[in-house]
Amino acid sequence: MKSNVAVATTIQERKRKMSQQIQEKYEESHLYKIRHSAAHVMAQAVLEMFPEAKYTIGPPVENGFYYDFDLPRNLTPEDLEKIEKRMRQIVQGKHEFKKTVLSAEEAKKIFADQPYKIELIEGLEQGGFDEYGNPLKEKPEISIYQHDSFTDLCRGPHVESTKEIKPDAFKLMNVAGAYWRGDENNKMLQRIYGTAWENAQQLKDYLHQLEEAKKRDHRKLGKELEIFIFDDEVGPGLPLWLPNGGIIIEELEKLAKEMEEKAGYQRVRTPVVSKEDLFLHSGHLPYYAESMYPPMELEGVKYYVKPMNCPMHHKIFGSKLRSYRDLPIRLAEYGTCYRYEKSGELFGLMRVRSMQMNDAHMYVTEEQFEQEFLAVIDLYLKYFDLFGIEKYVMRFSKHSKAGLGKKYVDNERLWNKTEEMVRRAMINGDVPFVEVEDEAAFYGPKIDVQIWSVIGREFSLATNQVDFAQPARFDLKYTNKDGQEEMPLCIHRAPLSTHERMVGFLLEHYAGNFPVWLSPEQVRVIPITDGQNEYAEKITAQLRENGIRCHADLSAQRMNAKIRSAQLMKVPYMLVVGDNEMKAGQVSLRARDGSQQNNIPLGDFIARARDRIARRAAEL
RNA sequence: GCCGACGUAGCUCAAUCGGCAGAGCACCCGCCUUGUAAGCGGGCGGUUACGAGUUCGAUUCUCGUCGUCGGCUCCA
Repeated sequence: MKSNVAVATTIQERKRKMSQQIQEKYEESHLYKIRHSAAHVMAQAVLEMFPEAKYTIGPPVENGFYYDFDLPRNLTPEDLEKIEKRMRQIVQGKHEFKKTVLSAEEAKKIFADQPYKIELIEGLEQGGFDEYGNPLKEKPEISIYQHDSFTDLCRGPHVESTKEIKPDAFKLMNVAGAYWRGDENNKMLQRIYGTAWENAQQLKDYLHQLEEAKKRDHRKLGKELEIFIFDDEVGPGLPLWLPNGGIIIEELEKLAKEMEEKAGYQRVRTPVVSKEDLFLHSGHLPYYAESMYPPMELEGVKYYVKPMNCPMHHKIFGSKLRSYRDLPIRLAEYGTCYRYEKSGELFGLMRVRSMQMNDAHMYVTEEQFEQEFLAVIDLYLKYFDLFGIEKYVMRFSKHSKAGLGKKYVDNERLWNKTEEMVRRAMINGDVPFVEVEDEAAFYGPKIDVQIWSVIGREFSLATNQVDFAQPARFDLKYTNKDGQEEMPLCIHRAPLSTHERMVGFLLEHYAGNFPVWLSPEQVRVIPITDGQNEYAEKITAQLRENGIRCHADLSAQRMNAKIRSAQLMKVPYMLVVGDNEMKAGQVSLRARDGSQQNNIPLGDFIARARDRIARRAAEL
């Protein structure tokens, strides 16, 4: 504990580097002011269109801004065009932004017919809450900003005048529903999203970047590369893995098994359904029922499809007497789980209803916890290194006091204790992380690894969770040195996420250009004329003999067309064989990146491919 | 689940004002024997997501259901 203070400082510095600094820098930037000001201009245009509109909040966000309105009717795409047009007129008026600090009373007078603003003012007045409803430490000053005919409750900052918002450097993107204060029990407002930049070129670049991102969207690539499909009759969120997807999954499992075997895991297998009793016992039903498929009833007994593997693994741990000498016990399973995610939450492979988790549960003594927890983090980092994943944030998800007994098991002492254990482990391991309230699992705190899909949506990829609740509920125990019974802690972990989310993420991460070891088809042999078909088949057989996934393209197409189709399927190696190659027992290699190496002995190519596959190398 | 948009051949997309549903690719059949991203010709392919309604007539207009997408909420 004594050295933690020094380490914590380092961590804090790194943390700030990772996110806070970026955040603070953005908030002070000119771009931030432009976006914030553009939001005000948009609100003015909307209020001119709907004088009876109630306006709420309109902050800058990454790449732009939004503003939420309570309007008499739904906005149409045509409305957006009109609003955008009016905004261009307004900004060209070169109106100054003027700040005025005033009392709550004065502010309430100004916004007398704006109930949302009144609510915001009251929040500020009580020193309690900011515009998102989050608690504030200090009582903030109340200020308004005015430009042209528009006045908004706002703490700023803004640009000097609307002339800094270039009429050709912003664009309204879309309308979406959003709950007031983000609470689904509140009224749904209409949110207009816009993007704004310093100049027209930046806007153009951003829009181009969006187009590019669409090309590597895993839903598009998954279809093009024949990885997976969804079928209406099978159901939403239930992917069907095509042969190519099946291969990727097999490779990921092979990787996981290798790594886990080295790390001392044991593999188990458990059923997909179980009696209701198990989930009552585990505590899932009181806390998690909403996300579970409803039960099926047979001969008077209710059965549930499992949303998680943990209760089954706990049963295995509890199936015999355990000694402290046996711990840690690490039970691993690529378990198939089903969760009834709400229809609007589904998102390609990234958010599905059937999933195969890279799951494991380790049962540890309190003394073993830190080392074991860090060993898991270390495993993550090994995987990320292998995949070249660099953009992620480790998020330490904690409970909230208000959620105790509702979202979280009601034992504040253990929450605080285990959260401190996680924090200490991360600090001692010198792993950078950010802390977030009210994001924990119902049974304990966790470290989530946050990543972003190519269109910018945030997901938890891997997860490393502490569970102090279920071991108690299942009465799990081991015998310690003194012959007394003690309860182990449980660590849930899924460094390779689920197959679904992992493959979805990797598709986007690699833009479909999987490294050789993950590529469904590693080699395509392309005979130039049908005179080399037999040779092509011979080569194919030989490659397969060497454990290389390979097909020969014997279609009646031109070589150029064959190359094109292999290229479109992002096959890493194309072996072009004509008469010359056939006579010499050679191949001409064209790699996916367009590079060429002509007339190389087949054995040389096999050695190269085998090397890349064995090392799971990134390079071709 | 909520707000909004969308749903045409296996895929990508057309179809003017409500007037016989079309193209490219893919697939099948031929011809061509070819050197690093599409050779040529022909053929097959549709209850316009599904179900109602309005109309002489609906891919087109209205309503409902299902699904997808953009967000919100929620999450591996």
